[in-house]
Amino acid sequence: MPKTAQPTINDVARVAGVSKKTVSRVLNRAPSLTDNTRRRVETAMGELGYSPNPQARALALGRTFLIGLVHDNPSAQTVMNIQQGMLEAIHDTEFEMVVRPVERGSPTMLDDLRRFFERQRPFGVLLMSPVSENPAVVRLCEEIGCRYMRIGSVVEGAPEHLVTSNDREAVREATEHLIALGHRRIGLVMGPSGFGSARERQLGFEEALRSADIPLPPSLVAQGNYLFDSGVVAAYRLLDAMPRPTAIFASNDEMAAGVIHAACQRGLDVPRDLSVVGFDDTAIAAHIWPPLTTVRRPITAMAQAATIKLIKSVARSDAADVSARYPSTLIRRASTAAPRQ
Amino acid sequence: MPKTAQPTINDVARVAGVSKKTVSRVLNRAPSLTDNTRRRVETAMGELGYSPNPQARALALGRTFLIGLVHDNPSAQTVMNIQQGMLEAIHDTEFEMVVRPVERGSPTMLDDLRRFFERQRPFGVLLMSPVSENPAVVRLCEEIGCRYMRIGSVVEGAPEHLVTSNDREAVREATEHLIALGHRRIGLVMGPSGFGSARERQLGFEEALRSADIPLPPSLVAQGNYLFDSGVVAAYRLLDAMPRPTAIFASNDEMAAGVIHAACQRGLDVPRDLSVVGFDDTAIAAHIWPPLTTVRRPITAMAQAATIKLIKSVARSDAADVSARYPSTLIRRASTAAPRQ
DNA sequence: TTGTACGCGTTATCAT
DNA sequence: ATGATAACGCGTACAA
Repeated sequence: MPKTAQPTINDVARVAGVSKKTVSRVLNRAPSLTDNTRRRVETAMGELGYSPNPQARALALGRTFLIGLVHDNPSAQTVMNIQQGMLEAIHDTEFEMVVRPVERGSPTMLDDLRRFFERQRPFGVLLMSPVSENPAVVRLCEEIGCRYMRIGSVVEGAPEHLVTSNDREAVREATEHLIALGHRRIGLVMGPSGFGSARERQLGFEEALRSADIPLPPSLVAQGNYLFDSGVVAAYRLLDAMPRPTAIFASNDEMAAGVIHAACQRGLDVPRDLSVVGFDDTAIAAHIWPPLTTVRRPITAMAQAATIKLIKSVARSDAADVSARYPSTLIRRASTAAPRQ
Repeated sequence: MPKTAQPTINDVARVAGVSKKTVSRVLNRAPSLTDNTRRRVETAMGELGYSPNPQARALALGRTFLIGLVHDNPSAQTVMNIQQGMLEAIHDTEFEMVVRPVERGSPTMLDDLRRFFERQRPFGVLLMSPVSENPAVVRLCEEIGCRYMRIGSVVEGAPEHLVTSNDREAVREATEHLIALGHRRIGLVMGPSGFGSARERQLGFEEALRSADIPLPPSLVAQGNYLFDSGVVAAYRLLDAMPRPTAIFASNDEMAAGVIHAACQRGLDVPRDLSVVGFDDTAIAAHIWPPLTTVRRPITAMAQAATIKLIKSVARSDAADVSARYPSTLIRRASTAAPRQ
């Protein structure tokens, strides 16, 4: 049974000829240490291939080295991008990522989260929109004393816990792109009510129209829920408007795919008969036909930055630049063109 | 500071008037216990709202309550489906899911995994294809003594560690669907060489053609790597064949989306000029235009079953039925039709 | 600057 | 069937 017995802190102490507390100090970068001692200990650690036992540290410290991803985001691709950013940040560290999906609107959601915090005692959590916009969840983190970072589209709340994108400006720019192409009847598929991102994108859309003195009758606004099917339904409604819109902005890519889907089923050609713009630049955007003009949000970079800040917040608190907003950019593909005369 | 101090096993022991070892026995369902004692302890646990500290258990047991998902799968949607299945399985348990992506072909992959095992000491891992088909990884699990379950398309290796789908039969059926529609020139976009799933799907395709006495010239076979772009490139090659194929089977949905993409760019109408069949029934399949005929693999259910078996394997070893194969089904959508005369 | 002794919450050993 | 006591590996007062 070569049950690879890992060396412990005691082995290192013995080999280095010091006490285990000294080894502990080296591990935790305590200031008061002779360079000589530190070297001896580090050499011993190298020889033995020592790495500290996270479980023992967790027990002693009262918290684990788990970073939780708390989300109720409906977009699979967005979740994967966030996970990728987190994993890049914790690569080669002692931290691990655990995923905690929560059910939006569930009455037990807060209790579930509280149990997660109390039992797992995670090092910290990333709160992803839309749950990141729930004040009760933020309060829970504060009360429990769990580090947290919020990722969202709305600048609201303590900036040191916030990483945001500038959805409003980005959507305004995207809408201006449609206006510049010559569109005047532009429909909007909104995100679900109560989502800060949905509101921000709606505001950006409306701002662009207002600046160009373009009216927005109710018949050109439809409600969606960020899922494909809701985009289909919304598009049918918008395409029934008389006169028909020549362009539609959908508040995320999945719904935009639904809009294209509905247009195709109506026998309309995208972009000749209808231009479509989405938001997120998820994988589907480049893969559908025609390729979707959309807004790319640097969500992976945002998640990575938020995770790094979470980890660093214990070591040093100089990672203030992380809270800068992350700009989105318009990706122009084939789903937008000038309207037919 | 109401820093919710969790009750410990000592509190329970005191309230119940027993020793903490007895409480431990109740927790671990030890056989030798009076019903009376058990009830007393359980009552005390209920009163105090006690739940055992996973970190302390981890330290004492030498392993954590983390279930690792080890994967190098290129499809985001497939990964999400697996995660969902795992999360359903560990819902309301003491287990947590941690995600470990590994880089295929990386020379450090095995070392990285070994470090993960030695440091985190996970309760067990789910090995997802294609990494689940890597014998070295399986050997590592055995050597380290880490529980594991493999999810894949190939029946190979110890069945008690295996959950598989029947890709070969499913693809044969899908190809027969094309043949029944009247297609005789059918192209194949293969998955990456070395993937068991790619081989199984290729074999199913070839079996169907052979049974129908349909030839498969090399010009109708192209290599892909399961990613969208490779589907585009492969389709260009296949569509250059003279005479042109009237149908193409792509070994997964992402590449099938690439095939449709390429066909659209060539000005071909799907399915009038070209029928396309994919595999996986990922989210993109129903969202692209035209909706993709594809094979649905019950991947979420497979992941859930594998996780349950992983957890149960410690309690009882009667979960043998889990290793049954999970049948895939053909989902007929609008991307397939009879060939034009 | 470094070492000693103890605590973290649980499981395991060996009694009784 | 149950209990006293010692691990598990690390952090931290406090002393030296």
